[in-house]
Amino acid sequence: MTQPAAIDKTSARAARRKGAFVDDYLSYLLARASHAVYKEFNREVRAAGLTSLEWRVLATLSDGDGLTIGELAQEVIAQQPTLTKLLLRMESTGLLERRASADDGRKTLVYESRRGREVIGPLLAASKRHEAIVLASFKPDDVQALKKILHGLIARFHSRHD
Amino acid sequence: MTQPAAIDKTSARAARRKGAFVDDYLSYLLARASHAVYKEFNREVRAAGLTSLEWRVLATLSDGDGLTIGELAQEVIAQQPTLTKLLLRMESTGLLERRASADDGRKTLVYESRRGREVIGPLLAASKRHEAIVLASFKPDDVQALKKILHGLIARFHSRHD
DNA sequence: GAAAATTATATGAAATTGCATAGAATGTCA
DNA sequence: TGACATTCTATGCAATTTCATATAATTTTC
Repeated sequence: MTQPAAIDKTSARAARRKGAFVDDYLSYLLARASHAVYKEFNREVRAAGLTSLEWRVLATLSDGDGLTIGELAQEVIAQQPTLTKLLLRMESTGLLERRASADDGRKTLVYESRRGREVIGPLLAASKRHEAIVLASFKPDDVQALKKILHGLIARFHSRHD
Repeated sequence: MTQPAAIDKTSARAARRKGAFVDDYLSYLLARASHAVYKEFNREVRAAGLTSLEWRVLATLSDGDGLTIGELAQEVIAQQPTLTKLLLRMESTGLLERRASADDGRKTLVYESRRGREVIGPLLAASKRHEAIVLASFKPDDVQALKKILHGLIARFHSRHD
């Protein structure tokens, strides 16, 4: 018998689409799902003149400000020096305010600004609309189950080995 | 009645931990879950001398190589210029091979190298062990349900609006 | 089949990030 | 209290990423 015909240009992709490691590996799946969902909304973020990280910072502050830089870094999944520098830039463009903590002189607390609220307000509304659209195509039970498991994963691994 | 006492240093965090936008927003949850799970394994990636993106590239190639740069960029969630430059660096250190496509002169196809396989092999094994440990604390049904929903999210939003 | 449009990768310059570490404030312990 | 360890943020410099665009190959259109 002869060998199978030469590999054509599509077979590599076809082969790897099945039973592939990366398609079943949890943190990959989570990251890809996050990206797939976020990708659409990212356009609105960029249209508002923000980067993804700036959007996460302002969205986080909208849930309650006065966080330290370290707390904020954990929330938005960024490294501390990255965030320190971003926050200085954002302060300089008026997107937020930084104030020294009265309790602890080492801490810098981060607050919303007028302009930050004006920028983030419409985006938060848009993100809620977008989320509703995304979730509309899934059964509510599934969505609940999904979020519950995600919270479980986050809670279980969040504080370990920091 | 007097007003409540002055806001102390923990109340901001306490306040925002409940009913917060970012704690219920799907793409946030997914990203945080991904990061929470990956964070531990990242140590092994760094110990092997790879960055996260390099790990994703090599892991993806291990599922079948000969991908174009564009395909690979989608798989590893990176922008094309970022990946083009990373691949050049990785080629120069022998972690992979790049070859022009015979079919289409515009394409550069990316392949595993001997050294790449040697580096990624133990990491793939370690990642499987890590995943098993992570999933061990969840009911198999939940895990199945989770992965199914994630695949649904990815499939539904993957190719749209690229 | 030549011109125009599209697709795929590469590249230059500017901006951002990461790593290591410095600097400053607080906490600990004898 | 003084010395030492720890915590939190800032910073310098090298490396990487991004954005816009160039370059090259292919496909489409007329």
